[in-house]
Amino acid sequence: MQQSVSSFRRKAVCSNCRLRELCLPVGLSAGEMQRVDDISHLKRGYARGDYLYRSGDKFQSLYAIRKGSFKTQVLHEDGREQVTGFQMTGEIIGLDAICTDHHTCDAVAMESSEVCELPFNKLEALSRELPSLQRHLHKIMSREIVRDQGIMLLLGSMRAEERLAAFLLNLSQRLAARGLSPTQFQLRMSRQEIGSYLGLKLETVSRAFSNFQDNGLISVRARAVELLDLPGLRTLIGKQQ
Amino acid sequence: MQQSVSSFRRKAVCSNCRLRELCLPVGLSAGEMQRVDDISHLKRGYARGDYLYRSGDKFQSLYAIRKGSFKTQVLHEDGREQVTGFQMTGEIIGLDAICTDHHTCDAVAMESSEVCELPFNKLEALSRELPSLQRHLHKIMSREIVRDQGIMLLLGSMRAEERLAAFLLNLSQRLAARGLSPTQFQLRMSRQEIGSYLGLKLETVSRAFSNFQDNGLISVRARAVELLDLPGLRTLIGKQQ
DNA sequence: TGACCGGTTTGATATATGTCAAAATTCATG
DNA sequence: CATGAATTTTGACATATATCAAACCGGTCA
Repeated sequence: MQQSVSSFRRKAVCSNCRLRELCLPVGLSAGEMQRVDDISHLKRGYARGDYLYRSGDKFQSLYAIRKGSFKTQVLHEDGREQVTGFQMTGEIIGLDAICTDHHTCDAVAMESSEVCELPFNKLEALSRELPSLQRHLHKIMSREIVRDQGIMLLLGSMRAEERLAAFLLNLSQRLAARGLSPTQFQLRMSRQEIGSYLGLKLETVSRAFSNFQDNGLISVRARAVELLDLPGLRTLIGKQQ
Repeated sequence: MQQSVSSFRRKAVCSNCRLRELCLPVGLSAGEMQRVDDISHLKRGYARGDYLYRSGDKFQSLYAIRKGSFKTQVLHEDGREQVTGFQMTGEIIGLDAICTDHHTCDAVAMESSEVCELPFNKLEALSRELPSLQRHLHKIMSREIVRDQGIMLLLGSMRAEERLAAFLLNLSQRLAARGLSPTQFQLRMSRQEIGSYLGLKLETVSRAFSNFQDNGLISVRARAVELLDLPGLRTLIGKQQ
C-alpha cells in the first residue's frame, strides 16, 4: 500500500512540482527554480491512511506536499502515540530525519494526496551552488523549530479551550495563506487526532467544540466547522485560569 | 549588563573555541576545522542572569556554548513565559532566529558562562565550500527538531512524575556524554524553571522530587541531586495512568 | 554568628481534565 | 434506502495537578 504509488520524473518540464508556488517561493530566479525542479519528482496516489514514510525508514528525501494533507506522529515504546503535526499543501515534511539518517516519526496521508520528493543529497549539492536556496532551506528548518516551540508553549501552559482556539486560528491562518476560506472548512482529522496533537482526550476536545458553539464562537457539525467570531477566539487565548 | 562582555578574536590560534570537542565533532579535517575557528570568536564573562540575546534581537550569529549553561524561554503576550530548553556545554543555541532574522526567545545564562559566536553569514558561506560542515549544520538543526518533538510527547502525554523522571534521565545522559558524573550533580535551575519547562507548577515538581526520594530512586537536598536507581527511573516512564 | 530573603517543602482544598459508559449522530456499504 | 460500524456528543464521576497558605531550609550579607 505504501509503495502503490506512481512516480514520475519530468526533467524537461518546469514546475514539475509547482515548487514555485509551494515551498520555495522566494529569492530564486527562474533558472534556479528550474534546477530545483530538475532534481525533484512527483509522487501521486496517496490515499487516506497511506504512509509517506514510517518511523525507522532510511532517510533519503524531503517531501513538499503538493496536494492534500498529512499528519506526523511519533510512537512511544509503551504504545502511546502522539500526533506532532498536521501538514497541508505547500509544507515540507521529513526534516526530522536528517540528524539520524532515519525517520523518527510516521507520516500518514489524511486524504487523497500528492507530494514532490526532493532527494536530500541533491538538494544539499544544489544549495551549495545557490546561496538563496541554501538560505531558504535553513529558514524552512528554523521555521519548524519555531513552530515546535509554539506547540511546546501551547502544551505547557494553555488550558483545553485555549489550545483548541489556538489550533482553529492556526488552521484558519494557514488556509487563508492558501487562498482558501479561513472561516469555513472541513476538518481532515478526528477528535481523537486533534486531542492527541493538543495533549487532550477526545471527549475534552468535543466538549470544547460544543462550548465554543454554545458561546456563538463557532458553528460545528461533526467535521464541518465555521468560525463565526475570530476576534472572540483570539481573546480566548491568554485567559489565565 | 547584557553587553558587559569582552569579545576576542584570535584568528591565528586554532581551536579558538574548542569547536572540535564541542559541537562539530565529526567529519572535518584539521584544516577545515581551522577555517571554522577562523570565523568564530569567543565571548566570555556571562554571569548568572545575563542575556546572551533577547527575543526580538536581530539575528546575526549562532552560539556554541563553551562553558556553563543557558536557558531559553519564550514569552507569551499575556505575560506567561515558558522555558523551552536548558542548554549545556557543547550545545548550539540560536537556531530559532534564522527563519525571521530575529530571535524568537530569550537566552539567559544560568551560571558563569562562555560562548563561541558563529556569525551565520560566514558559517553559511563556509558550509557552501565544505560539504561535511554543511551536512553537520543540517544535522544540528534536525536534532533540534527531534528534541522538540520529544518534549512535545512529554508535555502532551506524560504525567508529572514521568516528566520529571524523563528530565532527570536526560540530564544524566547529557552529563555522561561530557564525561561528568551522570548520577551526582548540582541543578542549575530552580523548581520554578523546571516546572515551566515540564509544564508543571513548582509545587508539583517539588512533590515529585520528594516522592522519588521516598521511593529510594533519588536523593535530593535543594539543588543537589543524586540518582540512586537509574533503571527504576526508566521504568517509571511509560507507566500509563 | 545571626538575620534575612529567596527558594523549597508540605498541607488542605479546589478545579480542570480524565475516565467510563451510554446515547446520538455521521458515514460507509450493500 | 436500510443497516451497521465508526465517530461524536453528553453525562456522571474520579483523579491528577493547580492553588493558596504556611512552615522550613540554605545561602548571603552584615
